[in-house]
Amino acid sequence: MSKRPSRSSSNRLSSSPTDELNHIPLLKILSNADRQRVLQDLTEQHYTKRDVIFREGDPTEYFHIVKEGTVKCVKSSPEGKECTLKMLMPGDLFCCDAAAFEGARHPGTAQPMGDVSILRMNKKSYFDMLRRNPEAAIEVIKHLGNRLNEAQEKAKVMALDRADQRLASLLVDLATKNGVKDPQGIKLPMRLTRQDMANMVGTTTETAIRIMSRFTRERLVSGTATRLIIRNLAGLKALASA
Amino acid sequence: MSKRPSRSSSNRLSSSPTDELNHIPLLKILSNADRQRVLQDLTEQHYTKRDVIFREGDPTEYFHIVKEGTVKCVKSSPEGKECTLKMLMPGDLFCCDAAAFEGARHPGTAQPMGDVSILRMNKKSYFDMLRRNPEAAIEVIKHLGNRLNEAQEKAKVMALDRADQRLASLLVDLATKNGVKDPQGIKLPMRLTRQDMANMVGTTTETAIRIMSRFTRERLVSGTATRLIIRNLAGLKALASA
DNA sequence: TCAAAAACATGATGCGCGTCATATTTTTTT
DNA sequence: AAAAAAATATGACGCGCATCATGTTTTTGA
Repeated sequence: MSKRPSRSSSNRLSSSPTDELNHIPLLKILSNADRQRVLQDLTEQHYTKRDVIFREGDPTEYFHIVKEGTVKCVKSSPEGKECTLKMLMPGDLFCCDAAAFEGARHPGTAQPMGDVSILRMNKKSYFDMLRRNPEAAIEVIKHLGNRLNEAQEKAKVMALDRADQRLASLLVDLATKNGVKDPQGIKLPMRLTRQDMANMVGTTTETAIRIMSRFTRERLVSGTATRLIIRNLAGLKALASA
Repeated sequence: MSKRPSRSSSNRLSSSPTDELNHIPLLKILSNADRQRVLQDLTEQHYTKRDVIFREGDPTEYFHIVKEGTVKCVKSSPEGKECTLKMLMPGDLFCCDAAAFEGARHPGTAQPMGDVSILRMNKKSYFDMLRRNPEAAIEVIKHLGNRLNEAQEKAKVMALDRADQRLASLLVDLATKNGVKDPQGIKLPMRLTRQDMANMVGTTTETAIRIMSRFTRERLVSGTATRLIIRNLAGLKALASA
């Protein structure tokens, strides 16, 4: 058991938790009857920190939904450098696309940022659901459209901005989309090291540390990985688009 | 008439060209009956070089398909710098996503690289078609999935590679996807200046020129904007992932 | 709780590439 | 065909950030 998931339990979603799943946009749309049917096909998986949900290059077998925790999508280069494309939060879909082709392979690796639970469904069930349910397909189209816009906005930032601006953009994004209120400002709900940030904005760990030190001096942020707080969102926004 | 389309004719697609449209994957899928119906709703638009098909921030009204020519998707920063996200070629769909929301706005500007013709359909007809036709919706999902993968692959390259490697990647991409055979090697079918390339890989015109000069010395490419030829694809590939 | 492993921090040095400047060549427009 | 506008070319200079090195603090896991 060299590098495979060290521990990933699997439970059938037998009984109750129709409610629990109701905050997932894709499932909300379905008719009650169809939702029942879909629940039959969904299974829940649990992963911990050093598991890998799937690896770049693996054949695509499932469609996934994040139920709890944070998952990161990573690509790596031949020389071992890696870049983090996206943090997935509860409710996010992934592999709603690649799985569409026969023999398709995962374009990146999916890795938990801590303990996570994932709902998944095999390709066939997933596409059958979409065929039965055009509104669900349109929901997936919306979701993919959003993801594409995000990716392209990020490409623009990467192309045009300095490292400190890219980092500021990242923090603004995370705070806006995932932040939770805190007496000090806005707290980021996931453990996020400076190396994680570096991988997300295409710079080195050292540079990310230097910039974050500066941000701390300037009272834009405070804290480190386990408790990172955005103290001056407006200031970061100003820097990001300066 | 300051900056609006200087000349864009519009024709109803009345009679024949069912054949002409058959090489567009999305339309190939439809039943004959439904295709007839869709043709009713499609109109053809013509644009020239300095027109703009739509501008960043404009409300989304239509779904588009490139029929002929090349279209570039551009985003620009407050300070006037711009970055080119993607070249769209005949058969490519665009705005198959953003249009999904009420009040959505275009995330970028679409601009012809020369004379182009575009097929378009208003939002409502488009989504009605998808609702009637789940296979078409799945086709759109596949397309968006591909676009997303491309965008993320590009993000990785932007994050990890040097300017010369990014430029090599770009040339490999264009040659592979759109190149046409030529006695000298592979010819790129669109006019592509070094500034265009710079905007696509996030560097300056001067740097793109220097790198292209080097590539020319090294017999990797030859020619300039109006007739650019890839002479050693393998060499470029090697450089791109070095 | 204690040791090992990560994460954070800070300095020195050098290269990649942005910036500005100026000139020539090619393409477009009238 | 001539004039205007773009595109290509090349040099000089300096800043941003990667790299390497070394030390301290925090977190993790047995």
